[in-house]
Formats: sequence, structure tokens, C-alpha cells
Amino acid sequence: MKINDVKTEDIILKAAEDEFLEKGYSNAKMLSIARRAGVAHSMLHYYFRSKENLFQTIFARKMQLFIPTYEDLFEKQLSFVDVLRGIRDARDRFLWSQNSRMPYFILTEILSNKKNRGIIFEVLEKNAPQQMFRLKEMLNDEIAKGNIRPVDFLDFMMLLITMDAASLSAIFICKDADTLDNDLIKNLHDIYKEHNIQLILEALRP
Amino acid sequence: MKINDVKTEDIILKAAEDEFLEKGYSNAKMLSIARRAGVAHSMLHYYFRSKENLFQTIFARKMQLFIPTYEDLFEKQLSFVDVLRGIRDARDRFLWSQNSRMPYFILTEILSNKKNRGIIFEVLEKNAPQQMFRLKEMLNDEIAKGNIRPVDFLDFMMLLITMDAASLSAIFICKDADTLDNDLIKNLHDIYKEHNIQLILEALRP
DNA sequence: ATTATCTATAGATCTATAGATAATGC
DNA sequence: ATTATCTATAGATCTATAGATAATGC
Repeated sequence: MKINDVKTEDIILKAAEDEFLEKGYSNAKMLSIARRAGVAHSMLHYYFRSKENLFQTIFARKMQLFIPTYEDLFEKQLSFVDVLRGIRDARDRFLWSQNSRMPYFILTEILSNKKNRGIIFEVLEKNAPQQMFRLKEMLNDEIAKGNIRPVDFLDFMMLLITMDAASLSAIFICKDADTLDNDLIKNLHDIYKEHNIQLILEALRP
Repeated sequence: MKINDVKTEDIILKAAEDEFLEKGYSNAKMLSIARRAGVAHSMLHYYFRSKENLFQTIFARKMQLFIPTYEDLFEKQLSFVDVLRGIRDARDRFLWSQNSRMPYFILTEILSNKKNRGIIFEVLEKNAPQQMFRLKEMLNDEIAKGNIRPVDFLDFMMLLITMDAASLSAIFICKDADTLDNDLIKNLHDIYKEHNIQLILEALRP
């Protein structure tokens, strides 16, 4: 039974993930998730109690993939901007690779929902506390040097993540839209990355 | 009766607009709109037949405000970039002024929904056909001169609107978020405007 | 006589649970 | 004996409409 136990639970999680990403929390339906998973919908409640809980479980897990391999990033004595670039690349890979609706999802369901907004930071704090600490140190260093105006660390992170998610959402919408060729989309994607960092640093200039 | 007729219809429209902007199409409820408007919910169907229709009616009307006073923009012999800046400013004023959830709404309900995506273009084409024609001419001119790679006019417009709506959504989320001061938000807002145009022109370079 | 408004309710969903039945571990 | 699964259904909504009642125009 243990074997089947794990399997069913995972099948439900996968089905729920697809459903939530595709339709967002409110439009996602328990019956639809059950249908995707090929189980009776009472199973969703058996394993996860409620829709709310199923959602939370998925995204606490999903967000863990947000944590990239930061290990070596701080060993290289990189400049602040280069560290930001490194982190952004990891974030970008995560947002872009998984499912092209992911950035859009992060923006609409996580960032714009105060109740869910903390999830990202909780996961970061929990899974990469040392890296967060190092980054915070670097930020405060820049502030002390007068390169950046005083800003709260979490606000700073919020800024980075939100701008990224928004840009990638826009690119996803354009990609999915009409006759725009892939070449142009790739171009946009490459260019936004550097622009977003410059934009934020500019906005944070004292 | 004519007097009361118009009033009720407008009260419903206003209530529906608030509800749709706040919650999005799916989460908006007819009963909730009726409650906001202070009328029996059957009234919504009396005037607008269905939820779908009510939505369409509101946003066809709302989107008309998207059309700024472009009249003088093309008289001044401005460069292509400056025309883009002028149009962007008008778009920005519209998105920013109305209701701070407007950019977010445009992104999530209009742009990311294929069925609704045409609304913006329909309205533009209907209410500012000459300006659209002039802009199209300018774009094709830039393409002919080799400053911009060949791109469909509607795709180009889509790009501009989507990037703007996304950036403003991000800024709105940050604004609404935490302890970020208004100064910083204003900075971000000022800077993104020029960045977005540069980003798009860069991405469109041949 | 026509138009506007309200009350009541049909018919579809949707989340969640109760209770029966099947599968596994000991 | 315990765990997993299914069927059936309660209880809340939600959209939409039917039909009665009130308000206005002629």
C-alpha cells in the first residue's frame, strides 16, 4: 500500500499543479483536478484535506526549485551587479524552464496576493539562509558605500522578483499571441534581462 | 422613466467595473455586483443579458479612454522614437490614472485572454483610424530604412502595450506591497518608461 | 400600455464529507 | 486491522429566467 500511497499523492500533486498553473487558484476546480489525475475527487480531500491546503502544499514544494545552486556564486568575489546577474539567471532559468505559464502564475497568484506573497521569502529563508545573508551583506555594503539608497532587503528582493516575473509574463503573452517570430522573442528575452537590472539599480540610485 | 433608466444602467456599469477590476472576470459575481449597485441582481440581466455581455460592454466603453488626444502628435514632425514616447505617455496616463489595478487588469484579463485580446485593437482601429494609419506608415518607413526588422504592425502595438502593462503591474504590486517609499516607486515609474522603449527598439533591431 | 423592478426559483456547479467497499500488512 | 478508494449526497454558491408588481408615458 505504501507504494500506491505515494504514487496517488504524487499524481494528484502533478494534476493540481497543471490545473492551478493553467487556470489560477479560483478557476481551478477540484473535480477537474481529480479528472486529470484519474481518481475520485474525494481522494484530493483524503490526502490534502482542502483545496486551500492542496494549493499551499504544491507551491511550498514548487518554490523550492526557486532555490538554485547559489553555492559558488559568492565564492568568486564577484561584484554586486554580477552577483545580481547570477541570481537573476538562476531565477530566469526556473521561471522560464518549468512551464511557460510559471512567471504569469507567480505574478498573479503569488506576488499580487498578499496572503501568498510570503511564500517565496519563507522558502528562500528556509532553503538558502546563508546565501540570503551574504546577499543582504552585499546590499548593505553598497548602501554604506553610497551606491544605493537605503532600502529594506526584502523590498529589494521583491523588486527583483516582481520585475522579472512581470517581464517574463509579458514575453510569454507575446510569444503565445500572434505571428511574432521566435527570433524576436529570444531577442526580447535576452535584452530584458540586462535592462531589468539596470532599471532597478538606476531607480535605487541615491 | 428615461431618467431613471439611464441612471440604473450606469450605476450597474460602475459597480461592475469596480467588481471586475478588483476580482477579475471569473471571481467577479453577479450577485456581488448587484449588491454594490444596490439593485436586484435580475436587473443586471434585464439590462445586459449575461455576465459575459456586461463585461464586454464595460470594457468596450472603458477602452475608449485608451484613445488619447493623438491629434497634434503627428503634426509636429517628430521622430519615430518621439512619437512612440508621446503615445506611451498617453497610454501611461490612462493606465495609471483610472484605477491602479487597471494595468494589472489589462494584462490578466485582456492581453492574456485570446478571446478578449482583440478588444484593444478594435477600439484603436475604430476610434483613431487615422492615427493608427500614420503610425503604421512611420513604422514601415523605419523598416524600409533598415532601422527596424520587419514586423507586423499589430504585433508591434501588442509589444508596446503588453510591456507597458506588465511593467506598470509590477510597479503596482510593489507599491501595494510593503514599506517601499513613494519616492522609489516614482523613480521606478519614471525610469521604466524610457527603458521599455529602448528595450523594444533594441529587440527590433535588424 | 410599456418599461422597470422585485421575489422566487430552476438548474448547474463546486467544495467537502459520510459511509460503504476494496486492497494491503501483520 | 488499517489504509486507500469509490459512490452518493449535503449544503453553498452562482448564473439566469419566469412571473408578479410597481412606476411612468401617453
